[in-house]
Amino acid sequence: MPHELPKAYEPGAIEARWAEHWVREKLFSVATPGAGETRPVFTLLLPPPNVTGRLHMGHMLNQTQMDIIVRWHRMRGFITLWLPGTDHAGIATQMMVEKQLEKEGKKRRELGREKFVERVWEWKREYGGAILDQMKRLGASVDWDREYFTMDENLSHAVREVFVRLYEEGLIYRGNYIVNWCPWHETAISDLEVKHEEVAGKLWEIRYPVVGSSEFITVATTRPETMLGDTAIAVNAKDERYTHLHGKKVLLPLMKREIPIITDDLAQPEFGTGAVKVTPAHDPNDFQAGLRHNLPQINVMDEHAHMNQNAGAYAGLDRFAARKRVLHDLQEQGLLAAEKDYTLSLGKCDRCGTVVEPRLSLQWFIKIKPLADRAKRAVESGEITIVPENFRQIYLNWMTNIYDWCISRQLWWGHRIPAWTCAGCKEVMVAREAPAKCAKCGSAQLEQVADVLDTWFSSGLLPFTTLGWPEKTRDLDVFYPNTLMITGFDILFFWLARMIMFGCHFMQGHQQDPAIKKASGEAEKKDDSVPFRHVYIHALVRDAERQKMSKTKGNVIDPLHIIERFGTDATRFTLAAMAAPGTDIAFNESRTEGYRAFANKIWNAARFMFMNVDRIEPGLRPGDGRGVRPCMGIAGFSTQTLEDRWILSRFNRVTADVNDALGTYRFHEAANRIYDFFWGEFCDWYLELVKPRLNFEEGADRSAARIACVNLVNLFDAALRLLHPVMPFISEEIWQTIYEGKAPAKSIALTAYPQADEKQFDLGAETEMAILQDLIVSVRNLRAELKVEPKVKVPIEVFAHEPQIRSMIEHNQGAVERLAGAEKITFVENSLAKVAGARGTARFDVHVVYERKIDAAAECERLKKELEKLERGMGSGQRQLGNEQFLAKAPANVVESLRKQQAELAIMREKTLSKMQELGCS
RNA sequence: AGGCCCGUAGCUCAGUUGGUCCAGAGCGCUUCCUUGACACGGAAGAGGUCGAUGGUUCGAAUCCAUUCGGGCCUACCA
Repeated sequence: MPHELPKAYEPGAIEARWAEHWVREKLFSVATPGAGETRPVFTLLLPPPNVTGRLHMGHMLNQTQMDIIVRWHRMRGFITLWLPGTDHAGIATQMMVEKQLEKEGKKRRELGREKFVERVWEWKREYGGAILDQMKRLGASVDWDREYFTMDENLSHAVREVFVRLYEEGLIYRGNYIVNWCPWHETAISDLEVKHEEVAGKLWEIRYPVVGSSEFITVATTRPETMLGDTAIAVNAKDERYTHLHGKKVLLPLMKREIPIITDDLAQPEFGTGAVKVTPAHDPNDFQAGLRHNLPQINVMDEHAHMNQNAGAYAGLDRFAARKRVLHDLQEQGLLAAEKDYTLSLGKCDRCGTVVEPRLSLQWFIKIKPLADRAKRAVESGEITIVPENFRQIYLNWMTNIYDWCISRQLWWGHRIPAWTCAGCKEVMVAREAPAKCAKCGSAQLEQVADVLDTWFSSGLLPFTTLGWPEKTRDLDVFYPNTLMITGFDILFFWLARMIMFGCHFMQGHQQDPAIKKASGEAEKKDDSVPFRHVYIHALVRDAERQKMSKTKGNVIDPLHIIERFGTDATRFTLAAMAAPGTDIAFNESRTEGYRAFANKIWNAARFMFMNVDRIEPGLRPGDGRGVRPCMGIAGFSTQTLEDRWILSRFNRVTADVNDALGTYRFHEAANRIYDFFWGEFCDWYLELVKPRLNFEEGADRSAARIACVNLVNLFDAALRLLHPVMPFISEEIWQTIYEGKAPAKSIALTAYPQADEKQFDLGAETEMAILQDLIVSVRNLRAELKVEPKVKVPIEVFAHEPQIRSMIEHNQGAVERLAGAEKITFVENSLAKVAGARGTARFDVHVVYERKIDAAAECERLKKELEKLERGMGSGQRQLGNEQFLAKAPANVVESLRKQQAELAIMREKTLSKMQELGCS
């Protein structure tokens, strides 16, 4: 084992090398298991990043968590499929290419649809893979052989199939409805793509003259320009102020059109004047009211939100210019009754920020209720579990109050709707392939509907379309339902909910291969139509000040920049260690810096190991290669010394904790356990304790050193495997180095994950070790207080409360001398409690023999503090023990441990008091 | 309008079903140490009664209510 490793760990080159190795060797490619497969299966779909995407912290967190879970499963013997791909991202990509064209002075419409789409494809081929390349560098252990793109021919075929089926089932319909319209993108967008913002606006009150009377009705509006399309005034039937006007008409100002006064619950007496203008073509509520009263729908705007010919004198004006003009004209005519400050919630396009205009237009919709009901049940019944649990409720609420989904977009880039219109009879035909002639009139003059589908339509199908649907494939039998979905809450409704709806609907009746289902630990009766069995929702990554990262704020932290400085492993570790389920992550660079130090610590521990093994047992490799095959605990570990028994026990406990934490997505707990074990136990104590065995005298018996080396290598090998899912690169590098190119597997990623062996738990060793550590720390502490020169060894006196403790300390005398800087240990027969400057616990007293007088005042101060603490503890404990209710109701083990604790506190208090007396503290 | 989350050391955060957690970690801070794995290191230490109030309980950072402060999501109120 070469130990000419650099002194400091340099992640850059090492990480790049392994990332490339993993891809080149196709280590994570999964062949479809044949019939008779009995291994468990784990399937995870990568939420497809947009082709326009660049890796940001959100991706990094998402991918880190997925990769940890995926590597963990793979190492536990699951057939593990992690499926990568990219999303065509309709609006985003079209915009990107339009901007590019703009720079060339070209416009989309001039180019024409066909040429434009070809341009987008070119762009996609050129730049669309950027984010996946970044993923490769991160070491994401996905199956690159199965990479997909949402507009691949097979996936597009599945999209058409789904559309046609839904249409045939009556779940897709087309109609004129009010939709959210983005005038900038010139397309309809779904409710979810609208962001509401509270803004300080105005509420204008306008007077409409009642026909045949000198009266006016005053209405209030935030969008006065829409009055040009008013087709009625509504008042509430119960509102007595207006009873006398029922059935009358008003003259619509500016347009000089007579419109009726209707009674409808749309008008609420408490609001404003209680009368409301009705504009069916420009407001969803008014639209509904219009249907109830058979009112005409007058659309006064075009697709750019400019006023059209229906707006009379205002035609051609932009909507906001028209608003100004309308207000001005009303004012002039004395019809503007008031202008009041008003905070309104303004809908803006999620992507461009343009104020969304509710607009009447011909669109395609999915009748969502039947799909949503089924999707709701899937979560309610526990077929799909969601972690953290609060998202479950959010999901269910949303599914309950859901509206039909507008799926058509007036874009060019995307899956074109498989519907054709007959030029002759206007018949609309939905079909899998272009029909030759009109089904109704026989005309061959057919034109495909121009609209494309909402991007989320196709991504909602991915759990089954990526596995070959609509064909009945073996992949579907094996990998559907997916095991898990890890994603952010921001696309809970956009994507997650849609996948569940589509999955449950189209995979109804599907059955996973029973043998695989059983092996994977799923109950036989579980429904297999769901797209995935578990969902983990991860948090948002914020900046160090907890602010949401955004380009406009300029506080975006570039993960690649962080990686460059600290390494991928350290960055991953940061995200894992900070990812407590349900809480956002305030990304803090200083943490990453700390975890780079951790990587360095591991690196140097490895150097230390190599240095010794090379000297003592060259060619030594871990045990019998058990690391590749599953085994409990650590094989071939000798437990002759206290530190060996102790570290083996600790390793097994940590292993149990880490496995447990990963199983419940407590990434932070897994990371922290590993960190504390590796640094705080393995490096700080174990390595220090084995050093004497390794540093044997020239010519002396080296058998103890040999055993120590074997232990060291076996332990290190196991610890690297434990670490690997979180820090794949450094663990791979050191692991490969241990085997010097003769590794039993192509990668540590293909070895077995450690499993705890209860037989290797050793409570006795842990207790003894704790006492030994206490003793050593006490002596160090005394030395510091006595200001003993670091290099000076001091004699110490020890009083052990029990013979076993004395014998344990005797056995480990060398360790105490070395680690505490003691040169001679004298065991005394009586308590040292009264000796000034002695320390003690309920197990032992220790005293450093040193001529320098301790600072009595400072010592008194310290003792006083300690006494206070002890008495506080005793006080509350005694209160409880004196409480009959407590004795009666608290569990026996709690009472027992409290008694024990109290007894120890009492001893400590006695010692402290007598010491204070001795020192003459006041 | 409805719903959700957070408020624990100077800073950033842990603390799973209430009990040995009246409390931990990292960074920062103080003192000391370049001892052949590591100064991206080692040793010792200071520092918080868990936003506030009230309640439930034998027992609460942990459950409930109210309140203050911060953040988020959903919604067709003119």
